[in-house]
Amino acid sequence: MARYNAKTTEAKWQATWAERGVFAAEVDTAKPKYYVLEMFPYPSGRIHMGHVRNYTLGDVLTRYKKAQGFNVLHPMGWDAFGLPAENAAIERGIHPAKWTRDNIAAMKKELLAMGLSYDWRRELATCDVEYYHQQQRMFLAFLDAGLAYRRESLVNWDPVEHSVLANEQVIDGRGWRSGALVEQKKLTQWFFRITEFSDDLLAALDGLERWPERVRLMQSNWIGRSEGMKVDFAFADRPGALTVFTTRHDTLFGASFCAISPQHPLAQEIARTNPKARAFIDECQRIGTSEAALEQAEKIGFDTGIKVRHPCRASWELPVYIANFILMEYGTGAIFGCPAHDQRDLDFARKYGLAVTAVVAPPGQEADFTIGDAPFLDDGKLVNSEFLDGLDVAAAKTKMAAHLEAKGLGQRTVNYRLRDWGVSRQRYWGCPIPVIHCPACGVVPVPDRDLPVRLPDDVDFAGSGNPLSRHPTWKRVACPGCGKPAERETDTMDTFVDSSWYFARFASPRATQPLEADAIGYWLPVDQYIGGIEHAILHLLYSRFYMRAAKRCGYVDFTEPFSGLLTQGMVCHETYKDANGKWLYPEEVAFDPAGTAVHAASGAPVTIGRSESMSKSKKNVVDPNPIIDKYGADTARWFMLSDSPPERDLEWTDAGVQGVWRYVNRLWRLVDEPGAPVATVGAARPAAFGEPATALRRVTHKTIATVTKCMESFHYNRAVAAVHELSNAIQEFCAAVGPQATAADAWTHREALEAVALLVGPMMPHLAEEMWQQLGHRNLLAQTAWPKHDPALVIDDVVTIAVQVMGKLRATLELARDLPEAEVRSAALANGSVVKAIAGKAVRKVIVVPNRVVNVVV
RNA sequence: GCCCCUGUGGCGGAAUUGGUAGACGCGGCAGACUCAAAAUCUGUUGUUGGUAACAACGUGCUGGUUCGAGUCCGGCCAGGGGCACCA
Repeated sequence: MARYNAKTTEAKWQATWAERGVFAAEVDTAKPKYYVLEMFPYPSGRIHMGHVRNYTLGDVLTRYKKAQGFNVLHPMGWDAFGLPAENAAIERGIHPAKWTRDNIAAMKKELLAMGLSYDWRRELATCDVEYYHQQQRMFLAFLDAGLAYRRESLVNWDPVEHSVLANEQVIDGRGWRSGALVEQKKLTQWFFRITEFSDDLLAALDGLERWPERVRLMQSNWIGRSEGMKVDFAFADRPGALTVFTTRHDTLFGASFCAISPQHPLAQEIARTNPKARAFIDECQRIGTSEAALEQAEKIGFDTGIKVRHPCRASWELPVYIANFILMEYGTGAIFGCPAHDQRDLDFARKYGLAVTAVVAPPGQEADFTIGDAPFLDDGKLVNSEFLDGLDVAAAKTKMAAHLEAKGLGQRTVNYRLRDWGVSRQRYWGCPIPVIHCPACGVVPVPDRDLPVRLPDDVDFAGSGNPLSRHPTWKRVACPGCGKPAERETDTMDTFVDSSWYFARFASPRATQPLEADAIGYWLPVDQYIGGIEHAILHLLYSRFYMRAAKRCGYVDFTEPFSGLLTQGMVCHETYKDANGKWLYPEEVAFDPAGTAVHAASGAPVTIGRSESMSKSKKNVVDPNPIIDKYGADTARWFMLSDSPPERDLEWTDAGVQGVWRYVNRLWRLVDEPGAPVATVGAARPAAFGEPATALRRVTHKTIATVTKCMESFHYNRAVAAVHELSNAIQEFCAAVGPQATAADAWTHREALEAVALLVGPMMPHLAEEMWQQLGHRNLLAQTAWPKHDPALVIDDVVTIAVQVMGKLRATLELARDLPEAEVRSAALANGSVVKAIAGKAVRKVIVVPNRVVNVVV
């Protein structure tokens, strides 16, 4: 029996598609467009299972939409700037550019072997000078529009390496390489004014109907619009006031302290003269800059000795603490603490022996409500609050706000959690920020004629700090304004900037302006974007901002870059550790006959950890290449689609791939060695069909309907199941009709086989193409229209109705579709098992759900 | 810690969105073919009791709404993603 030869077949069709330019997309205003995009990869050197899953999903959609008659754009590129290239340079002495280019070449080869429907002519890498040249122009346009600006902010600073650390490079408060305690350092850095669009970014989420609800929710929470007040607490023994932001001004009479961020100007001022305060602030800064670290750290405070007066009772003085959990970036960097109605404030008050006064009480407990271990967070009636007593929370907020505003002590404010986007990176391998610092003229944009600002090739990674600023000559330039000696900006841009507009650049990847209007107008926005859920907030929000900024600068005329979003789950695998606690790759682990895991090389015992998303750091990665090499891309693709719905995490197991490979061969045999005659291509449709043929035709058309629906809703795993059922039905049909099949049987057989090939086409394109050819076609399946089902064959005239007694299934009835309710009812009540279950009790009620269920209530 | 999501047989999952829980596949078991193995084909496979018909139980735990809950609501538990310099 000839087995399907995946390797030669796949290479053959890949070459054919490429030669005929099947996936080359051009603007064609006569056809409806569809833009499919997967999140472009970071060129780490090898594709991993997450990529295989991501690109398979995009490829299925592309081929399906193409078969539906759309003009489909499906490009691919490389998110090529970033930290790992610099790490490679430091660790192995390879230039980041070479490392990146080599990785791109290797990964492209792997992608080509997957048979993906990309228009490779549009390939781009963000480290291409022609790409970052255009990005620099857009940066200057943003600068001109006031959307880019400089200010001071904190970075993680490694005092030994003299370099800025990414959050992931800070481990337990220490630099990952030097092990030195990380400090925080203030640097003047570039920001994009994303907060300019806070309201719009939030409001427009409602219109993103083809985005997952949870992503919209996460973004909404991230933007974090909250209505509250700025309230002034006058200093008791100095002029001025401390302005706090609160959303709970109703609880103002429960205030027992104020707290300010360690970065608050007041904290900084105190620290200049008070060494203890200085030490406390330094201690706080050791936690790092990440919000997660701050929130999880023990809540501690430092009593500054400064007192402020309560805005409603001037005689009431409250202490001011510096506290490690107050973020300078949020609100005013200062709060008032009301321990009775906030968990964090309560913890803090208990720790420092501060008063806990309940000012909101649950109904009925207004007289004697006290707080124990937990704050009271629900609505209730105000108590101990003078003019607010007796009001509910909402009414108290309104009254307090009016009171404070009338006295000039506060102001209603809308506050956002969203902060401006810091885009400066003190690194080499990124897009240079195209400005020049002149001692006389200040910040001067690089004139357009002098763009691009190219990265120098001759850089030294051996030293510490930013190689660009250490470069002996690169930054020394003449000021474009006055001609005197000046210095280039040596910060490069966050790589999120690169990925915030690449999807638009794909419309005209070689254009000499950033974005080309005609191409953008036709192709954008992206109709379906597909990528990991881990990008649900940052990348997607930055891209949404970037398009708004680009629109304001006249580059585009839309604001939302992605009309549809599919967030795929992670690909997971078991983790392995040796006796020393070191992570092991799956291929380093062997299983002995008893199923115990051992180190393949040494035989030493191995601990199996739980399954987690594949990551290099835990080494629980499976290389797709050996699988593609052995079984072919179609097998890997089908496995990715068949086992889990796209949005769910997928557990990679070696078992199963074998099964898919067997199924590939089974499908191939359906056409290569058919079990019954197959009519010739284009044979006339017979006038009548026999019993087995009608049954098969029903399955065929139901499968077409099901798979089509699944394709529209991304339920690819269900599409796979439906195709399985059709191929099972074909085998049963062949066994039933055998070699004596009639002409009508042969025609039906062909109809079913063609349906299988066409339906499988987007998922296993090489096998489908080969089947199509084997069935006698001379055109390409990749250029053939999607099949349509015959509605008459999809609806059964007999339905199975479940009969329950008190909700418990007692019988099923085969009845004619749409039988009158009375007849269904009497048929159900006449059934022996039903009678037995009723056991002579009086029937109180019979619920009949048409064509589905009867429930007898006794 | 905060925000979001997920939880169904030995395993991945399905269930027309409130109407027969376990489709389809993997794995297992039994059989056919074979000198043998692979491949292929057939049957079987939620758990418990029963030779069987059948019965009881069963969708993380717990409480509720309903004629009826995997699906809706409340409370918990476990796992995953994100937390602004990883991409």
